[in-house]
Amino acid sequence: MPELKLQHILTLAELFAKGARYNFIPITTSSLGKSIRKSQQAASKHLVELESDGYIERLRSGTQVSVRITTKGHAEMLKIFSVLKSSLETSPSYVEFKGIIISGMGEGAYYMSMKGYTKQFKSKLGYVPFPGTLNVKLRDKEFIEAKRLLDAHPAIMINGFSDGKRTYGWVKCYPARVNDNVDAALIVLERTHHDDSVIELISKENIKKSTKLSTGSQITIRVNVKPKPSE
Amino acid sequence: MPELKLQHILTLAELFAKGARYNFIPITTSSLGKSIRKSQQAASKHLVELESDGYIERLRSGTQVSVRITTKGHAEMLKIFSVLKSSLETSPSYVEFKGIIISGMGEGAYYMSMKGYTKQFKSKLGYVPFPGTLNVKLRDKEFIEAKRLLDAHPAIMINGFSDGKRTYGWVKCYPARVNDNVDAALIVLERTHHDDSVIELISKENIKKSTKLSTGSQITIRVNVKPKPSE
DNA sequence: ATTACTATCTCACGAGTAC
DNA sequence: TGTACTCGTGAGATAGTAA
Repeated sequence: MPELKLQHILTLAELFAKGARYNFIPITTSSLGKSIRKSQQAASKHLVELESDGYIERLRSGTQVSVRITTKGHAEMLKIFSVLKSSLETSPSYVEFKGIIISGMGEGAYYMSMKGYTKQFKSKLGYVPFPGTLNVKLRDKEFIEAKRLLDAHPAIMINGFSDGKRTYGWVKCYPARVNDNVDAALIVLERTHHDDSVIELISKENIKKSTKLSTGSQITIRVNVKPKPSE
Repeated sequence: MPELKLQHILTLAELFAKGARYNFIPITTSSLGKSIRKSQQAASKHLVELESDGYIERLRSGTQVSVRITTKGHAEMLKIFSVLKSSLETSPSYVEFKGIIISGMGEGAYYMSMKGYTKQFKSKLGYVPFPGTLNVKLRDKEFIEAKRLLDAHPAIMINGFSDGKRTYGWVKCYPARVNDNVDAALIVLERTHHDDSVIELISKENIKKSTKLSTGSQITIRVNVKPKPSE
């Protein structure tokens, strides 16, 4: 744990940015105050405290004051930096769903087996899914919430089509992994007959068979998301 | 500039470390309090504030509370991270000396030209220095202070020797660059006849000639130091 | 112009506690 | 067990000002 006071982080960072690591850099407390968006008095206090804590050294030449960061100050910044770095890096980049299988593989087979869909599955997913979809009832609110997150992330888009009699809606596919074992795709249908608490999966394989699971079994689905969501 | 309150940084980092970026992670305020070395009440308040500022989302399932970091929260952490990163990276890794030339190249020539030294210069520096040393009177206290910094950094060591009559002290060499132009070495002598405010330089070339400077001229010397001083 | 003291204010924190 | 309120304390900020 860093012992550097949190309030001093930006001040020290500013001194680093000004090049004060190995050389004494002349600085005024009012300019420093502006940089850290605090008052001149606050900047002055920060310097006094940073010095008495051994994070910086100060040198006065008449009216001029120069500041240099000590090895201890540098080490402390690196410590905080690495704490943040590892927090951000450790962060897994997938959305997880947990629930129970609520249906056999038969339902949805009709729609998903239509040529208008299968042609696109073949070219965009690389395979024609096993006939039918696997429906999973999500266990908790948090997993229902997680579905919203997917909207913000890129999906493989299967376009809707018409066969002359009626139209069929689009299907969004999110490549996923079932029980850390079987590759599949979580699908979001433009027109679904399920409520929010159910997700549907397709796969090249028969998921129930591959995972040796049956209706009522606990199941975990992971959908990878981009590690860089914005910036 | 980050708008996230500094006090919340470690709390958010802890949530990241717990994997709360894309999934709701169950957490108690008392365990969170321990992690950030604050009280349960403080942790609770942090969560309330982080939520109302839009950095996290919370979900209650009865007694259980789960937390997820929002895109805004992630972006804010990345912002702070990059501020620290660039401060640390921008930091130049050299020690700078400024002063004026106070002597010709003749002095010191006798000692530095002795075979006991020149042989080592040749093998350890790669050249036999131009006869004599260039003496520079440092302009300010800060540069005299900077000499102390060098002690903590690795030098090329030229060992002392004896010619039977007397002994000659060691010489520490720090590769340096004069006026961003001429390669040289700042030397620290075991036995010097100069006071603290003077540094001595040797070079393959005649520095005054190469830099077209003379006694009284302003001169800048840079000595590179390792970018990673500790950890 | 500086730095940094004193006084004052705000708000972050922890204690106690309701739910 | 939990969370999160109120309240008292003190750290950290600013304003005013001395040197």
